[in-house]
This record gives sequence, structure tokens and C-alpha cells, in this order.
Amino acid sequence: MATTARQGPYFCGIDAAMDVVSGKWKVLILWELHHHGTRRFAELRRGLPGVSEKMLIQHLREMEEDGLVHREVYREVPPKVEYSLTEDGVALNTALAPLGDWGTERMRRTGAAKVR
Amino acid sequence: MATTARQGPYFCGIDAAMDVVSGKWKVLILWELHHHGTRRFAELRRGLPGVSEKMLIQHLREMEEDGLVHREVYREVPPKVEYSLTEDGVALNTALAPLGDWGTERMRRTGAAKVR
DNA sequence: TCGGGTACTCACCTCTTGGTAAGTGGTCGG
DNA sequence: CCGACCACTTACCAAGAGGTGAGTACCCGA
Repeated sequence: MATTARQGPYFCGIDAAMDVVSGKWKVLILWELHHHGTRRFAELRRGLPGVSEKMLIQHLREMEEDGLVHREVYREVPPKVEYSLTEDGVALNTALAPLGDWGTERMRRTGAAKVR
Repeated sequence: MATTARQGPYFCGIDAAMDVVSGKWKVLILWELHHHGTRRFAELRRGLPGVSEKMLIQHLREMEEDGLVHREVYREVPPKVEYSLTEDGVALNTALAPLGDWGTERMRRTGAAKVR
């Protein structure tokens, strides 16, 4: 994904949505931003145990490019950057809700483990 | 994915759902089976231009293992195998609908190309 | 008899994804 | 003066996702 292509011809809407959402941490970032509103880089990193800084940035950049998250840079001396969801990102999150319910139900049935 | 792990600890329901749905052709298979009810292997292959036989089988097997699709083998001389969605697969498809709408809307806005 | 269709399996190879670890420049607390 | 924190960037590397092409056992139509 990422560097090249993207926006490639899609079969249907789900296909297009999956393109934007595929990436190990993307939906988790969405979820985190949705629940906390605005978060700084280090806050996100701490909120997603196991994520590498490289992937976090890469995903955030792609999601910014895709118009899902807004990136606000404060030119202060200890650098400060705040990430938040755009309208589009909020809509995506809403559209993901039923899928989340399905997954939760499935976890309950299969007894899958949960992190934190 | 696939051979090892799976059912790994999840952060939330969306995470669990994404695990089951991640794979280049999975949502398309879901979509195809949902729209046609029951399909044979070759019909699916023809319905998803570009899919390789290897991936199609691999995905179908994983989805069967995950309880999303049902596989019915007819012991006839020209081999015949029919695939259909389970209740769980239908529910997943329903849960994916809003995401599909979001993606369709997005395609409209960005003017992304569509296959076939 | 030749080709095509059925539903696969297998071996091999490539490209992408994602992880690790180090470096950057500045500031603040102890 | 040492280390930690901030928000990154860069180079390198391993695993795996997915593609290609061949083979299989059988039958049917031309």
C-alpha cells in the first residue's frame, strides 16, 4: 500500500473502504481518536501498546492524506502535534460501529482473548 | 495471517472483525456470495476477475474455518462444490453494509475508478 | 483425438508489510 | 552534566501475503 498506487479501481464500496482502513493499526487509531477526541503523538503511542513509532507515523500520514485525520502542529520548543478526526473520519468510525458489534459478539462466542 | 495464530488477543471488536475480513479478496467473496446466494468454485473465480485459484481456495478455506461460508461437496463425476454464506457470514455482510455505503460515497467524491 | 471444463494442490518467487534500532535538535528537571 | 521527553526520520531486515505456472483425474463435445 502506501507509497504507490491507492485509489486503484475498486469492485465496490466495501473494497474502497477496506483500502483506506487496511493497515495493522488504522482502525485502532480511528478508535483511539474517536474516544479521546484529540491526541498527541506520544499519547497515541502509549494508547496502542505494541505499535512502533515508524508504523504510527506512517499510518497517521496516510490517514491524513486520505482525509480521515487532521494534523495540527504547534511550533513550540518541545514539539507538539495534535491529531484529531475529520468529519470524514468520524463518518467512517460510525460506519465501522456495526462491524465492531459483530466482532465483539464473535469474541464473546469464541472466547477470544482481549488486550488490556 | 492464516496458517498460524489467529484468534490472537484483540483490542476491540473492530480489531477482531478485521482479522476475519483481512485478505485481498475476502470482502469480495462475501459480497459475491451474498448477491448470488450459492456459487460454485468456477463461478466465483469468474465473478472476481484477477483472483488466482490459489488465493480463492485459501480464502474460502479460511472463511469456512471461521464459520462464515458453508462448503457443500457433491461427489459427482465432474466435481461440483457449492459455497454459500452461513448465518454468521450473512450477519457479517449486514454489518459491512454501512462501511460499503461510506466507501461508495467516498468513491463518488474522489472520482475513483470502478472495475467492471 | 484434441481441447476444455471441473476443483483443486504444489513448488517457487517476488513485493509489501511491519518491526528494530539508531540518530536528530532542543529543552527541562535533578 | 546526565538523562528523559518531544516528534519524528532513516536504514536495515524478516515474515508473509499473494502471484505464476504446472500437474492431477476424470468427463464431455466436436
